[in-house]
Formats: sequence, C-alpha cells, structure tokens
Amino acid sequence: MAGNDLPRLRRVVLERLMRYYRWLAESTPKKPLKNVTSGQIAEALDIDPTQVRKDFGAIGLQGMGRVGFEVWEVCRSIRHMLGFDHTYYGVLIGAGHLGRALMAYNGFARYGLQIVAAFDNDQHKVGGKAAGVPIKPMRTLKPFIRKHDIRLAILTTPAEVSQKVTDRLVSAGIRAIWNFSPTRLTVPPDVLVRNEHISLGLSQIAYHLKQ
Amino acid sequence: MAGNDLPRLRRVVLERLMRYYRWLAESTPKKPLKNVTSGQIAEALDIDPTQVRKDFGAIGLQGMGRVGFEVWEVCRSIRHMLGFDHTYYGVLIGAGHLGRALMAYNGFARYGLQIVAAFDNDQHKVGGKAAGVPIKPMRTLKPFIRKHDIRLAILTTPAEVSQKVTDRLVSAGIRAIWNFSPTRLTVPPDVLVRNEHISLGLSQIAYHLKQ
DNA sequence: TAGATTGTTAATCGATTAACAATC
DNA sequence: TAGATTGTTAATCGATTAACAATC
Repeated sequence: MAGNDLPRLRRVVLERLMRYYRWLAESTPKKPLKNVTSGQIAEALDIDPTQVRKDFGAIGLQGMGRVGFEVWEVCRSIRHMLGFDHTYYGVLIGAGHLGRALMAYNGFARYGLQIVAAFDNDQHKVGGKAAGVPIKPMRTLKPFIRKHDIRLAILTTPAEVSQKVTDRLVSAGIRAIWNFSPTRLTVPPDVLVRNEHISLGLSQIAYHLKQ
Repeated sequence: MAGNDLPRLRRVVLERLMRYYRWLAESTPKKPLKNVTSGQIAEALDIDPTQVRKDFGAIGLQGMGRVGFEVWEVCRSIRHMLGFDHTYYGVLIGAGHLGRALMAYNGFARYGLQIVAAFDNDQHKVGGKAAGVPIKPMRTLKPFIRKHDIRLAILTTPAEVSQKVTDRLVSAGIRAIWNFSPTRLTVPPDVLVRNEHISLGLSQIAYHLKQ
C-alpha cells in the first residue's frame, strides 16, 4: 500500500483531524460544499489556516490553488487514516452511571467502535442489559476478550480497582484502554491508554470562579 | 492580601496541581508522609521533578534543602490557589444519561462544587429528581441562576441546542460553562468554557487500533 | 561536614504562526 | 492575466528538561 510511509501522527493532530471530520462530515447542511478552503475550516473551528494545511499535508492530502480541498476526498482520507472504516469491538468495565451513559450514547458506531459487552461485579446488574448491551460477571472477562478478539476496554471502574482490572485486561491481550477512572495506569508500551480524567477540568473551573 | 501578585496560572499547571493534590491529599494511606520531595511526587506521577518544583514555586511554595516540602502546607496552598476552599453553586443542563452520571458521581463537593438543580425540557423528567437534585423546566433557568447566584453551568445537552442554551446562560450572568457537548461554544471573553469533548479520544484509539 | 534537595538559569524540544514563492 | 489559495521554509512562542550553584 503506497503512502503508508507517513510519519506517525501525534495526538494533537489526531484530535484536530477529528474536529475537521466532524465539521465536514457531520455538521448540519445548508452548505453542502463540494470544495472547502483551509481558510473556511480555520474560521469555523478557530484554528490557524496554516495548521489546517499542515495537517492535511500530513495525511497526504493535496489541495488546489484557488479552489481548496475536495470535501469528499478529505472526509474519505481522514476516515481512512483514523481507522473509522474498520469495525473494532470493545467492552466496558464497570456498569455504573457513567458506564451506562457511554453505552447509551450510541454515537461511537459511526467511528467504528462497537461495544459488545459490559462487565461488572455487582450480582444485581449481572445478567441484565444496559442500552441493549449484556452485563456479564467479571470472572468471564478474560475468556470473552480472547474469544471475540476484543481490542478496546472502556474503564469506568472505581479508582481503587482500576490497576487490578487493567492487569487482567493486559494479560487477556487488550490493545487499548479508554480510562475514565481518575488514576494513572501502568501498562506495557504496546498498549495504548487514553485518559479521560474529567475532574481535572474542575481545577480550571474552580480557579476561574475564584478570581 | 500579600502574594496575590503571582502570575495567572496556565491550564497545564492547574491540571498538574490537581494531580499533586489528589496524590497528596487523597491517595490511600500507608504512607502518611509529613514531608515529600519533588522527586517522590515526580516518580509517582511520572512528571519531571524540576516541573514539580517550578509548579510549587508558581504558587509561592518554598521547600527545604534535604527535606523537601511539607505535605500539609502543599495541600493547603493548592486548595487555596485552586479555590477548593470556597463553595460555589452549579446547575446542570440536560438531564440525560451523562448528566445523571455526573450528578450521581458526587465527588465534586470536595472541590467546592455543589450542583443544586438540573434543567431539562422533557416533561417526564421535570418535577423529578436525579441523585437528590431536582429537575426543573428550562423556562425557569434564567430566574433561578439570578436568584441563587449560580456561577457554573454543566452542559450535557445535544450539540444542536448547546449554543442556544449557552446564550441564555450568558445572558443570565453565568461565569463558567463546563461543556460536555461536542461543539465549540461562542461566549464573551470573561466567561470560561472548559470543553470535555469525550469523543476526541476516539481519534487516538481508532488510530492506534488500526496500526 | 557530606550529601541530598531546592530554586533558577540556560538549553532543548515541539508546536504554532508568519512569510512568501509556486500554483491554478 | 490577476488574484486567491496552496505548500513549505523560517520565525516565534511556550513548555519541558538539563545543569548546577545555593541551601539545609
């Protein structure tokens, strides 16, 4: 496959690509543009136009002078680079309020993610469903991951148990962990951890309100 | 008040302060340290020790050679700088799954935040409670904010209505918006918006899993 | 004292922005 | 062609890390 010698994309770039994609592919119509310029995107998303062109260049996109970029081509390219055109399966650990909110959100499928099971230790939850996803007992976690080739685990467990659960996930062969519990996790270098530490936001909010 | 001439703290610094605070004040005992060195903190949180000293310096903390910093003093200072020792009141807009998860979390009070009401347009929800918090109709939003001197709004509305709701919040005099909806909000410069765009994380995860 | 740790200045690194020739 | 837009190199900015004298 040609063009696959592009350098590895950094986190900030990936996030901007996601923002471009959402704006181009998902924002409300009234402007079904065929072409778009870096300036238009920059204006809408409050990003420097040079940055937009650099990011597009980083995924091999070429624009045309005076015309800009083809919307369809940009979307296709981002979708491909970010892997939205694959389907990958995930499990969720900890079917509490946040876990249920994430399962109910139901907006991840369009980016390729399917949550196929949730795991919890609470006997009252086990056997039930949340947003159509079955809740299973923790002891069945490892065989389930192995059997169904699960790549991603979404972690919404209490902080105290997160590392222990993580160790089990890693030994079962998980490839990425989306961590919503407020703890730093230790994993082997080939496992990706994406931290979503919501309460860090409170530092900024409280500080601002204090002023 | 002396010492208030410290430069404004940046977002990354605030987040690190939050992490120091959680580790020092909230991590499980077994090591009730009286003093702590920048090296110990650095090791635990995977941060450069120089960075820790710089951050402490930025909030006016002084350590002692050979001894480090007094834990109690560090905690008190962070709590004060970040404003955790004030109580401030917040409302939540959009009592969906995520909104309910945030209200149920109940861990914000220790940082000074009290969620006193939720607002929603759904007649089935209005009048009820979620995690002990009353759910009120949207039309009562503005007077409520004014009457109770609400500073913060937590926004978990669908993306399409977020800007409209934001405009109402701003005109009611809100000071900060904690935005969980995947949209960029436009606000006057004195209103803080903290974005918590969870699905940006998917870009990193999908990209990693594709490799 | 000897040695570990702080506080601070300098060096490095990476990301963002500016400038501008090449292009359509 | 004239003019807007790209693609790329250089400049700037800010944050992180290294180095090291001062301190307890």
